[in-house]
Amino acid sequence: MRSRGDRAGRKSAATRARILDQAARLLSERGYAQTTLGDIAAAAGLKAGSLYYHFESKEDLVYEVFRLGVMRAFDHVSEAVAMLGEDASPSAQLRAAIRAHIESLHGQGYYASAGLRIVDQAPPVIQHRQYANQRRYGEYWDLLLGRAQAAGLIAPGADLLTVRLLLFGMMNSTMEWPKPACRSVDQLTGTICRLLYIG
Amino acid sequence: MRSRGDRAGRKSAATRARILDQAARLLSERGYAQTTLGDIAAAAGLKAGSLYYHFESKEDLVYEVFRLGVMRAFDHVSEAVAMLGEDASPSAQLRAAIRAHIESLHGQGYYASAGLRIVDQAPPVIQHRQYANQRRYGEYWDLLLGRAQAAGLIAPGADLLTVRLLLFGMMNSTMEWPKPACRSVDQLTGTICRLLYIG
DNA sequence: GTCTATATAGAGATAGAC
DNA sequence: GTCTATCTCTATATAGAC
Repeated sequence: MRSRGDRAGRKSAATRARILDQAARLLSERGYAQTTLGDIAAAAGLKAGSLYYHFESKEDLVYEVFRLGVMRAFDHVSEAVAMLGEDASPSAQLRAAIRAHIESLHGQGYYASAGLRIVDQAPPVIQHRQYANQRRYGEYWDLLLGRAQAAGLIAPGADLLTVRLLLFGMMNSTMEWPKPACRSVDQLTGTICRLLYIG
Repeated sequence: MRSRGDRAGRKSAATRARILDQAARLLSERGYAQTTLGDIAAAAGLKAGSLYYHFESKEDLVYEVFRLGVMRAFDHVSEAVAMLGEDASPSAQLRAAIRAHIESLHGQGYYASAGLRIVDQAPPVIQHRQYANQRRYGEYWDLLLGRAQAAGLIAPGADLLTVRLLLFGMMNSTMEWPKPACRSVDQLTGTICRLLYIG
């Protein structure tokens, strides 16, 4: 017996997931404005009108992709850091976080790429809701960066909020590079850490 | 006496410049899709239809903003570096270039910000034409980075194309930061150079 | 050179059949 | 749950008056 408003039938859930997957991919590849509901529906094997059974509006759908994007990146990064164990060095933790963040961007079914990179293309309403989600993720990074600075890996005078945003700008931009500049996650992680003298 | 197709009357040139200025500002502030020709025209004190006397299409107008954006950044940066004199150290040159690039983004009537940052929001046709313009600017940076690497400022093994794109991603992202994170050009330059151990 | 008016197209959203 | 058909709105672009 289903409660009122229960849409969690197996088929519905699977279709919803398929829609989100395709939306994440298209948003990441083409940007917000150039991804139409028709495109998303077609990629998911549906017609445009059918999306409205699963989502109230385009904004609603896109926001869900964005939200899942940060969540997945957060999970992936914090798990990678936790796996090092409690007594890992700040530099090992930071390196692991950088690698995991880049992995999230380049893998993970495009969610992280959409939710971290193209947020500024979306209508302001979505942006602000998403910024709240990103904030928690940012605070986690601030912890890592604080430890790194205390350990002397980052110049003592450096403003950590600025450092964090610069680091994000650097990592997130890797998704927008032209093909000739494509590098593996390993190579990107290595170059970033070398550039910052981490590890 | 005017040659055929001559549109260079004083009034026409001034209006065209006003349109471009406002377009650069709006594009930089709102992004490509959310900047309509109506918005641009209104900001320039015109009606939408009037833009077509000066430009063939929206793409045409936007491309001109993009093109001018890289050009101005290039001019500003290369001039700043040249002002240091021929025998300036690689680290002084790199620092001057970083500062000037950031100045171009945050000042310069928004052109550089539009032409460097929101290119990926525009239709593919414009993007590819703009990438060609950006390439020359990139080659100039590769010279600076090559000297810096030769001088030991950048790890010997680091891939310079990657380094350049990371640096650009970092600098360009400063335009997208939320208000609480706003920093002066001096502060941004300082933090970046400290992070990279330059100077 | 700029205006008004309008043609045209595309996208989000809704209604009702199945 | 999904489809077809349609409504509505908005934006680019054009035509012709002034």
